[in-house]
Amino acid sequence: MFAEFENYIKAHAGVTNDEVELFRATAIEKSLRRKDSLLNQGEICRYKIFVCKGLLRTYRTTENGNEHILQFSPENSWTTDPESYNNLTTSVYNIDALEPSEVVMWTKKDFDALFEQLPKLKAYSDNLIQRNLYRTRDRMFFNQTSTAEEKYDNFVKTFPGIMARVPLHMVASFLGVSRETLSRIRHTQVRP
Amino acid sequence: MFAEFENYIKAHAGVTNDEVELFRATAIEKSLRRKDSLLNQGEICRYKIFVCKGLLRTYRTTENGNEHILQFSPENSWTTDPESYNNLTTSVYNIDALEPSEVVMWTKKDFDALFEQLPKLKAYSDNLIQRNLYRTRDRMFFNQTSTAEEKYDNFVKTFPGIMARVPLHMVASFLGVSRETLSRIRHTQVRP
DNA sequence: TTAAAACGGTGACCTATGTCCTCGTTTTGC
DNA sequence: GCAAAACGAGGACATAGGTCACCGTTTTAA
Repeated sequence: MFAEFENYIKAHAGVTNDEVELFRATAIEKSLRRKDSLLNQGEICRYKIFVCKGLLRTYRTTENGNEHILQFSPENSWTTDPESYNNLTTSVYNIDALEPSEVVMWTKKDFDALFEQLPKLKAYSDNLIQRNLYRTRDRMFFNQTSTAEEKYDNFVKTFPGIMARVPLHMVASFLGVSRETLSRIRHTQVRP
Repeated sequence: MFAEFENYIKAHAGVTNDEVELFRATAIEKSLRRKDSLLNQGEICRYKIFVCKGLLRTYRTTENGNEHILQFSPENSWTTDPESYNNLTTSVYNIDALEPSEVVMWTKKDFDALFEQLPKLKAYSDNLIQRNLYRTRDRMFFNQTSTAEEKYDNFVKTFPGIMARVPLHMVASFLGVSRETLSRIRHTQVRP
């Protein structure tokens, strides 16, 4: 499963064959079954996680036990709780697998060492974080100014394919609308 | 007005007296009257802005002309449109002054040069960006899971003092609630 | 100093969306 | 292969919060 990561990091961060070995040296590979968890609220998020295959989700629960999904992480994407990971604080998030998945992950100590050795990796990472911030802001604006239907349409456009891979109520949870509303919207659209 | 910045940067990023001069060399100081603008949508955001005094806001308009405030920037805080600033793309945001204000600002070219010369500045900046991301995520979660009243209470707690400095409809716009709803909430609370 | 604009409050009404429930179908895990 | 769980659809109903309209007060700018 390291192979997928290798392709990714060479293509995106300009890492050479030799340099890939540095990643391999400290990588932890892990296979997950559906519902297997990588992080539970209250724990410290010890790893930076790259998804080689499958699909993870990050969610958070309200006091009354409602789950809200903040992020889907399909193959070729990263996930972690940056706050917990960076500061070794306990996390309020949960990360688990929605499909059988394969991940590669590193501890902060090991990944920081990679940053030291590979400045271009640090630059690439900074870039990802920045982009993440833009998108999160955008999403917030969109959430505040759109109807449930616009949110749904936008989701389908922005994350093509995810819709087909996860149950409806999870998309609802991601968008912050009720399952029922989403179900109705979708059926109104069958024949517009 | 550079004095306020000097205090701030020494205290927060561990910059020495000598190093402060590097900042001064390329800083652009500017006084703003109420309603003066630093960025209009469609323009490129050329500056990283530090607010020495006063209060700025960042807002965005929907297609039907509705204004949504994304951020208040009081004294001792930074603002810019990072996306536009970093990539020289046109911005969808507007930044203007809600009070007579004083700012110090740098072009990307000049500020990047500071990063080169002062690694600790880069580290501090990375930190701010990370924190910004945590908080934006948090705010999004909160927005999705809270009632208008909870949003208002949270705002008052999170941004003490801002409430007293801006008109009600701007807080409403920040929270994504109508002015009327906020007005009612607030009056219900006079005698709880 | 004064006219115009901005602001906050409030009533009346409307509607998008949430909540609760039931039912048939599909998926899953043993 | 089968029992149990998860899922999607849809009806009935409730409601938070939006929209519109009006008014008196305060602030602003010329």
